[in-house]
Amino acid sequence: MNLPEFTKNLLNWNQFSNTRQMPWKGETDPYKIWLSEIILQQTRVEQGLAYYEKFISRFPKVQDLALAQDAEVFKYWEGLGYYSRCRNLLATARWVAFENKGRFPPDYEGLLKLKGVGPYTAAAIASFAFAEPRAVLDGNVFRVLSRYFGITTPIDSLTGKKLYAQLAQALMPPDQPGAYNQAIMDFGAVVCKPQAPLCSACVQRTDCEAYRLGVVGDLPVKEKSIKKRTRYFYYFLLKWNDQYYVRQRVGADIWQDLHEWVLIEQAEPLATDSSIYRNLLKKYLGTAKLKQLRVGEEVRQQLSHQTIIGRFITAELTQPLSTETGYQLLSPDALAKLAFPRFITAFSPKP
DNA sequence: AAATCGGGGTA
DNA sequence: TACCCAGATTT
Repeated sequence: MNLPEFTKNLLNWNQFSNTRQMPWKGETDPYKIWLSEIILQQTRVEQGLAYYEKFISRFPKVQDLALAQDAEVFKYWEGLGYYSRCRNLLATARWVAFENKGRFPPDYEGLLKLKGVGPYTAAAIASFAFAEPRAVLDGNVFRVLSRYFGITTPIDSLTGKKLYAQLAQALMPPDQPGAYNQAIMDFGAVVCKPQAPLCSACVQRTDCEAYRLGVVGDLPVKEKSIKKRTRYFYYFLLKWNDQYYVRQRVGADIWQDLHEWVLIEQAEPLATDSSIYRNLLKKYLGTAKLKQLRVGEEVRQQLSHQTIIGRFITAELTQPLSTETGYQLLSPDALAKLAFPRFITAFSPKP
């Protein structure tokens, strides 16, 4: 077999030195592979692992997931982030179970049509479950190839994506696509890491262009940088009749489909004075009054594109709010079944 | 082609 | 703080 030197060394490393173990490794059930891949999108294995175990335990087959209520599945996803993945997960599970006889599409092109499944995930499922020779292109692969071949074309440019896709495909051994895809991602995660890569112990060292030139830390190249904005979220945990006001977030914004307390967003930060918050709430209250209002400390959370700064304010109402507010009253037991963003689960007083 | 979608780990 | 992580979708 006439494989590239890179591929031979990679497979050799995989066979004799790769000790990385994960529950989905070697799995051929497309459901389990699909579930693991969706969970792991832009998510570290260590972070996604517990979620995968929980999901497989509660939803062993795609039918179990398809039959579940949205709220329960979102509760399982709570805290993992990128919640559109959960919405798409449900849509795909139901399509597979109810409209495709419980079968996942058996090839790359068919998999690509599934909601939440893009080029990476389709290639991963196709190669792992169906042994289709489709090279995966994830953050690990970009990094490994960029360094080994000394490629400075930005990985987030269109020409870069084409270049890397062609290269990755050319390096893949046609008879063992799954092992190759798994190996290059493991190699990127364990040896050719973003920071402090293990170059001195790397079996590809002698052929690595970035190592030869001493530019390992400069690769891969990205052209776009993200800019952040700061938002100020003031959450009111309003109690009436031993119940609390809550709503589900809708629209094109963070935390879509998750739940939250009465929210008043501000363009600027607010001080601690309780009068400020009484005034803010006035338009929601009608004739109702606030009792035992408490203003919490300022808290903050960093997201990829936003910094959320805010406070949690608790109060009891003397009357219920108008039904036109869009918020509904729920008991603590009912609230416990709903998914909330981390900002709330981490900082909010318990209802 | 660019902008967004979370949350956590690391230097 | 900035970058990264088994990316995908929308505009």
